[in-house]
Amino acid sequence: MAATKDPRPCSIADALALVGEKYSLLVLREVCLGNGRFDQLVRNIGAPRDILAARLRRLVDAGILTKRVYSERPQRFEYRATPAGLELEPVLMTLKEWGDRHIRKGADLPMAVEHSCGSDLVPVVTCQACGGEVRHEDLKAHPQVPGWAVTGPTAA
Amino acid sequence: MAATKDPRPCSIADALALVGEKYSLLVLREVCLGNGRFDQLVRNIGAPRDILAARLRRLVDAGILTKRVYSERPQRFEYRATPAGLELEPVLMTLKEWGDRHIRKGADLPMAVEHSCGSDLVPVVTCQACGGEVRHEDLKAHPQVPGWAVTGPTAA
DNA sequence: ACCAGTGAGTAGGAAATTCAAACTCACAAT
DNA sequence: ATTGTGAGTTTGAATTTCCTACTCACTGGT
Repeated sequence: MAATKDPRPCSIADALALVGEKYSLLVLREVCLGNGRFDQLVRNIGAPRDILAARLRRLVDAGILTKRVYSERPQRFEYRATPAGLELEPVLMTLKEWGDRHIRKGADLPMAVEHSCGSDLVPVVTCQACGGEVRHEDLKAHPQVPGWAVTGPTAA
Repeated sequence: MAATKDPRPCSIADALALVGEKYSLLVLREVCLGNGRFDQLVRNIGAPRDILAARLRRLVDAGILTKRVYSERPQRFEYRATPAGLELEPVLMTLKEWGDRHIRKGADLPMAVEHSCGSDLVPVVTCQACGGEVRHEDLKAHPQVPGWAVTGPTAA
């Protein structure tokens, strides 16, 4: 019997349980930028070393990063993103875009990302089927699990 | 003088500082689904009531949610997403897609989202300029702040 | 040989956060 | 008069985080 006080089953919650802890997505940011060494991560993220070590273990266990040796004698390591990790980069880019617009409000942006087409990347989340931009008003949720109805989209 | 041990200035970090705490994005999920009442949030998210109260205060202060009265006598409230909050929904959808693929591996998905075009939503992050899908290999980062070079994209 | 430096962590203890359960307060319904 | 509901707050224990220092293995300079 399922305990009646479990939270809603949800892939967003699942994803956040893996990568939603403090620093985890920043680790992925740095690794995607090519800064995969422990001391670089400590400096660039500002995380305590022990916490960072724990996050790295977790991300490697989850198959999001791999730890590879880049120097035997002295033994030195580097973390890299697996394909699953790289597929989180669009999430990071979308989050960056949101932060650029809503927190920094378009001024003094600390980082630009260039797309291979030559222009500055402005990520847009679209529907694979129709190509249209994904906007709240165009979405309707259908829970597949009994007992988890939604009351219907609303906005402020 | 800037302390030389600050972490990398970054809109991703800024965004996560606002919405990256445990439960915050799940609050937004529920609010976007139309479940904006305190006890609904407690049940659907599984968060402790005191923590939820703190997160709600923070999200309202940040301009991501608003608190509105839906009943005077007895006074009762409901949280709703502001436009800035709604613009985070694409991030949630992208995260959901990642979780569907990499954690639930496509089986027994607990929620489907229908796009207004009629098909099940599969969110794809694209470049606004060229319309192409955003993939790691096509991105090049350009830090705008001295001292924050990157070593160049790499993968496992 | 000796000393300083680097990379990748681990150890220890104080400080901050989270958690679960109980409690409050205002009102409504029976 | 008692029970119930929504929206929190309070309390004290359990868990995490944070900071500083330390280790270990090696390299490079003098």
